[in-house]
Amino acid sequence: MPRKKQYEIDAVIDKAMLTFWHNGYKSTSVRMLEKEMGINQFSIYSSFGNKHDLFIEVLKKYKNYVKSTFLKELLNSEGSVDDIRRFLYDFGHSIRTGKNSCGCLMVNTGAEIDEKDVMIMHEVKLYFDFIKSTFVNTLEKTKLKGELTKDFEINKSANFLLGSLQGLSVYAKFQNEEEINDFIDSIMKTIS
Amino acid sequence: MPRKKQYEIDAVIDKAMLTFWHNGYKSTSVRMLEKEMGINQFSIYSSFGNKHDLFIEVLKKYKNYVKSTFLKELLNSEGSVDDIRRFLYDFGHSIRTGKNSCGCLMVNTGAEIDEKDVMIMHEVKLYFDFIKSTFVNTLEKTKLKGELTKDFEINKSANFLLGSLQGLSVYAKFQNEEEINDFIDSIMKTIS
DNA sequence: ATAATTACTAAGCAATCGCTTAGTAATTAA
DNA sequence: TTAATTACTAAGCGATTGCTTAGTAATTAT
Repeated sequence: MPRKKQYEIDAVIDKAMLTFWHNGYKSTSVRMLEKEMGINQFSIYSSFGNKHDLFIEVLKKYKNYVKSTFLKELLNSEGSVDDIRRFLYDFGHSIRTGKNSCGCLMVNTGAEIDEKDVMIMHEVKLYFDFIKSTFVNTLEKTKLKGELTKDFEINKSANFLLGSLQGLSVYAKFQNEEEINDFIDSIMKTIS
Repeated sequence: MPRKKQYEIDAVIDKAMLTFWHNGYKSTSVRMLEKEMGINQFSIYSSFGNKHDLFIEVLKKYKNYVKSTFLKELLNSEGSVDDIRRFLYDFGHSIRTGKNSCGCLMVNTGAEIDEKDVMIMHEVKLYFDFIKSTFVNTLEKTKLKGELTKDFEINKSANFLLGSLQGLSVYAKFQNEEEINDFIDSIMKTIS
């Protein structure tokens, strides 16, 4: 009986992701979303509830986006220090040169949103936990391969890589190509 | 002939700094500033021009604030690795436990504001350049004292410390005390 | 005292915010 | 073909945004 939707949920969340990514949560108005998503405000509210709930969906989408792009090789890695280096390199330089050179949406959100907004902060924390666990898994495989010493502290190193990645998200916005490479070099020296 | 101001410029910028720091640039309304600064909107506009110009003043104020607090010992340091460690420790844990636990205003601003706003981005970049130069100066003194090897790369290390500090600003918002200590440990291992 | 200058208060401006509502178009089971 | 259900468009809601203006209070050289 019902009428069909004239848009695909997944596709419009993608558009919303880009809009929030470029402008931040607060600066993205529903009018902008309406324009960029290509659907009427009513459709936004009937499909996603409100701006806040849509943003939560966008954060989940971003996580999957990163998994299918920057993290893809690392998630399929058999474990090697060079795979980690390549991930940092791709991520860092995409911020400098990419068309979506607005840093990491999660880092930006963590900086923008008040900690009192527990829903958003929880989603950001989940993302960071996932990033850390990816580092842990990769380092464990790398250790098994014998690329790391037996006393190598995997958990501590994964925490360091997470913090460094967060730093890279900001650093790469302001520094040049050479400085980004130097930064990544310094990071990698600690795990080799 | 003129009537006296009923407030001190410096004091109300201080109040404005705290307000912007806690809420971010965009989320801070002039009504909030009016309330927190304790002066009428007219006085804000007559003394500072507009919200944007006031924020520029606030960023300059924040730089001086950091210089007179977290950076104080480092700026007076005779050069030692431990002074750098203490700075990172104070900074990181102030984010976790301090009453101003909203991270670094410059990192937050760099994440929030579009790069098209060159005025604000310039002020943020100036701050980061200053932080780096402080690391360079401290490392040079440390090297002269013989605490670092002769082939120690000061510029590269200062860049690394800057990026790590930016990472710490985000990392300390989401991780616990032990993880912050581990992160700082990992950072310091690269320069000792 | 008076005139000139600046700082104050409070009201209000147009524009935009997130969100809703009224009315119409499309789809399909009966 | 009809009735029921959902999706659409477009207008508009009250609240808030950055900022201004009109009118008054305070200060000081003359």
